[in-house]
Amino acid sequence: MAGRPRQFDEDQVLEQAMSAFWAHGYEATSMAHLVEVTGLYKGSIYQAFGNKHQLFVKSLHRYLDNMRVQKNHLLKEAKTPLEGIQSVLHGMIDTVNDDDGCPKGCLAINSLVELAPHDPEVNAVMDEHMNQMMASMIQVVGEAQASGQVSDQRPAQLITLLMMTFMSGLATLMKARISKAEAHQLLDAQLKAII
Amino acid sequence: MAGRPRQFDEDQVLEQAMSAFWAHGYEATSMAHLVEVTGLYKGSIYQAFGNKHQLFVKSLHRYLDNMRVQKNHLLKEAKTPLEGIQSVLHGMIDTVNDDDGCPKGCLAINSLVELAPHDPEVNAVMDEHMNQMMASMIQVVGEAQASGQVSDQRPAQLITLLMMTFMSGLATLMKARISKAEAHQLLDAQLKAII
DNA sequence: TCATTTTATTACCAATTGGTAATAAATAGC
DNA sequence: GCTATTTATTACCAATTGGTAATAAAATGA
Repeated sequence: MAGRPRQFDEDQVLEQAMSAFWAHGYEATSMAHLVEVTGLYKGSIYQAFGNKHQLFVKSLHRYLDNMRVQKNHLLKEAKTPLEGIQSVLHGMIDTVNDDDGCPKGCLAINSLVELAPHDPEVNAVMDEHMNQMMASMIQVVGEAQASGQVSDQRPAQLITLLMMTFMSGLATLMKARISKAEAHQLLDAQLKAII
Repeated sequence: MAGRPRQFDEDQVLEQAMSAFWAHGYEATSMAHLVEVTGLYKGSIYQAFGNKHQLFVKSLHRYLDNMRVQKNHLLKEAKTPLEGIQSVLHGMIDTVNDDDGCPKGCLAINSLVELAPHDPEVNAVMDEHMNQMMASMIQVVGEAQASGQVSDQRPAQLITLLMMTFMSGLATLMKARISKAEAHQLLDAQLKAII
C-alpha cells in the first residue's frame, strides 16, 4: 500500500551528488550545494539517503562500482592480458573528468587523501576496493607473464603495486599539474620500464 | 616606538598551524581548532596572519621551504649524484609524519588534491615549487647519467617525471594503504626499473 | 469516500563557521 | 608620568553548517 510516489530518480540524484563530491571534495560540498545540484529539497535528501556522510559513502560506492565494471569489461574485451592491462590503466586516465574545465581527479584517490585517515568507514570501503583491484590486476599480470608478454624478473604482485602506485600519482598530478595527454605518455613510459 | 611585545613565537605558531592543516586538511581545520593548537587567541591569529587562508598559505610555504632545504642539503652531502637522488626520495618518505599514529601524508600533495583545482593562489605556489623541484632533480639525474650511474636510454626529464609521479603516488597511498617500510621497498623497486 | 502511507514542501533549529569591534595591558620615547 | 603604539583578551556578529519538525499533497487499499 504505497504512498505518494517519488518524483525523482534515486540513481540520477546519486550521480549528481557524486559529481559534486568528486569536484569539490567532502567538506567543501555543503548540503545547500547538494540541494542545488540535485534539484530536490533538503528533506527529501535526508529521507532518501540518511545524512550527508551516508550520501557520500553511497556516492563513493557508486563510483567504485563503475570503475570495477569498466575494468572487468575492458579485461574481457582485450585480446591479450597485456592489452587488457593497458586499456584498463589508460581507461583510468580518461575517467579523470574535467568537463567544466576543472579537473576532478579520481574520486577514490581524492577521498583517500581527504578522508581515509580520519574516517573509518571510508577507509574500510577503500580498503576493500583496493584489495579487490589489486587481486584482479595481479592475476592478469600473472597471465601476461605466463604468455611471455611481460617479463617475470619481478613478481606479479610487485609489478602490480608499482603500477597502482604510479596510477595514484597520475591521478594526483592530473588535478593540477599535468594534462591527460601527458598522463598517457607517462603511463606508457612507466609500463615500458616495469614490464 | 614599539608597543606591547608579542607573547608568542611566530615561527612556533606557524609550525603548529602547519601541523594541524597537514593532519586534517584545509576545510576540516577550523579557526577554533587553530586557536586550540596554537594556544593563542583568535584575535591574535588574525592580527598576525590576516585570515585562515593566508595562514594556510604561509604554512604551506613553510612546509615547501623545509622540503627544499632538506633536498639541497641531502644533495650536497651525497658522494655521488645517484646517492643524492636516492637519499632525497627516501627522505621524502620519512617526512610523511605519523607521530600521533595518524598518517598525515605530504602536505604538498594533500593540498594539491584538496585545493589546487579551485584555489589559484595555492595552485600558483605549488606550480612554482614543483617546477623548481623538477629542474633541480633533472639536473642531478643528468649528472648521474653523465657519470654512468644512470642509464641514458631515457631523457633525464622523463626519468625525473616518472620519479616524481611515483613519489606522488606513494604520498597518497601512505595516507592509508601502505606503511613506511613498504614505501621504501617500492621506491627501491621503482628506481631499479627506471634507472 | 475514507483511512493509511509515503513523499513533497516549507519552516525552522541549535551549533558552528570565519571574522571584527571594543577594551585592557604592556612597552618605548618624550 | 604621559602619550603613542602595539598586543592581549573578551565579547560579539552575520552567515552558514548539518539536521528536523510540521504540514500539504499524492497514491493505495478497504
